[in-house]
Amino acid sequence: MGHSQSEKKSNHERILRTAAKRLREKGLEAVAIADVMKEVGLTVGGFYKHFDSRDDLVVEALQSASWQRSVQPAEAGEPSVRLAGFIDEYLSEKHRDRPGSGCLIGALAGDVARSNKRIRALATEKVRSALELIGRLQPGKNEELARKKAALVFSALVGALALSRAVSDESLSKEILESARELLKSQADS
Amino acid sequence: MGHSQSEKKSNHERILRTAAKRLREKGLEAVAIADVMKEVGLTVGGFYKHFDSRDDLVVEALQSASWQRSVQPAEAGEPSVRLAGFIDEYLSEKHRDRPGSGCLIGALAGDVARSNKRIRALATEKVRSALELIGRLQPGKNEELARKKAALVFSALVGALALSRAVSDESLSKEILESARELLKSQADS
DNA sequence: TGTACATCAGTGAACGCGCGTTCACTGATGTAC
DNA sequence: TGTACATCAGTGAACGCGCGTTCACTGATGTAC
Repeated sequence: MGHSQSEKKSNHERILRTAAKRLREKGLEAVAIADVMKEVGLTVGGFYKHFDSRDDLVVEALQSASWQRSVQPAEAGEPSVRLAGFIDEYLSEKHRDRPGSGCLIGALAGDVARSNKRIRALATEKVRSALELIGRLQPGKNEELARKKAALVFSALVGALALSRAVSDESLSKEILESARELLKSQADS
Repeated sequence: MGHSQSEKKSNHERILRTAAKRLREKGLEAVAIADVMKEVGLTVGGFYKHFDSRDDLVVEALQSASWQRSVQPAEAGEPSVRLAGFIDEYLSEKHRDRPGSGCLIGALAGDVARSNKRIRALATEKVRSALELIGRLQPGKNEELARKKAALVFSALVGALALSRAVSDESLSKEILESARELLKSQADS
């Protein structure tokens, strides 16, 4: 049971990563400290050498996780093409089926609405950066319209993802993803 | 402590209504039986004369609640006008601030995704009827496009509502609602 | 370079609390006579 | 219409379990000499 400084740092990061994944999968309330520590290969007690409370873990885990994770637009190319690619990735079955490595906001927006100020403030910044990112992918136009479109696009992405995950009928789930994908992309051009 | 049949029936319904409201406000996991019973004016023990388990309460409460509740389109008028009115209501600040009397899916989509089969099956039907209702409000066009548009519109409604509730900055919250409202309505015409 | 010692990451049992569920009990309802 | 009695909605204490947090302890790390 060593405790070298580098080992502590690495454990800290592993706890954060594991928690961030589990939070996205199970929600902000349903993740137990003992489970996270076990998955990391440690035991409960040690947790408090890293964090003062469960709440701190949640906040740090959310902070450390980018809102997009595996889902993000390509870095080069025409904006409208990059936006289309982003939409395709966001509304893919893979993203739907892997919340643990997916969009933070998409997985937790509902939970965040019922959370405390710290978490909501944190989520607010994540939403802001999402909107800015999508706004930058809006082809030309005036900035105001780009902002509005970004809000609509992100809303539709988050909503379609949530609905596709909530619904238990696979074909309805796919239909929602496909419809949103297709119409969002066709609107992105205009 | 009487127990007339009519009293039992009325208590049963009050438990359901109270639970349905609290579930929308606090999520599927965070509602305690004792609290619901207290709000109804009864005590814990009596709960099990009405339901076999907490799970049954949740299922019955969700079943008994319509997905729209206070948010629903007018019953007469031009379809496109009714759709615009529905969008305005759904994305109103009032709806945002009163999840307890608002859209079931909008409040619980995230939770449902992590729930058991019974609840997901139930939510699936609610989503289906929402899509059908919105589809019927799509002006003419072919049926396939109406279905697709309905999926996009409902996704955007659910997503924008969730984001506006999650964000703690009032102006950003309003911006999301307004942007989605404006662009969704302008699209509804085309 | 080697040795003694303080530090502190990690352990795992124990505690307290909230909550779902159970249970013996109460007393009004409503039925049988 | 009145009376005895069975039913059962509702009571509230108690139980069990999960989980966040605490605590005394361990032993490798890393520092002081």
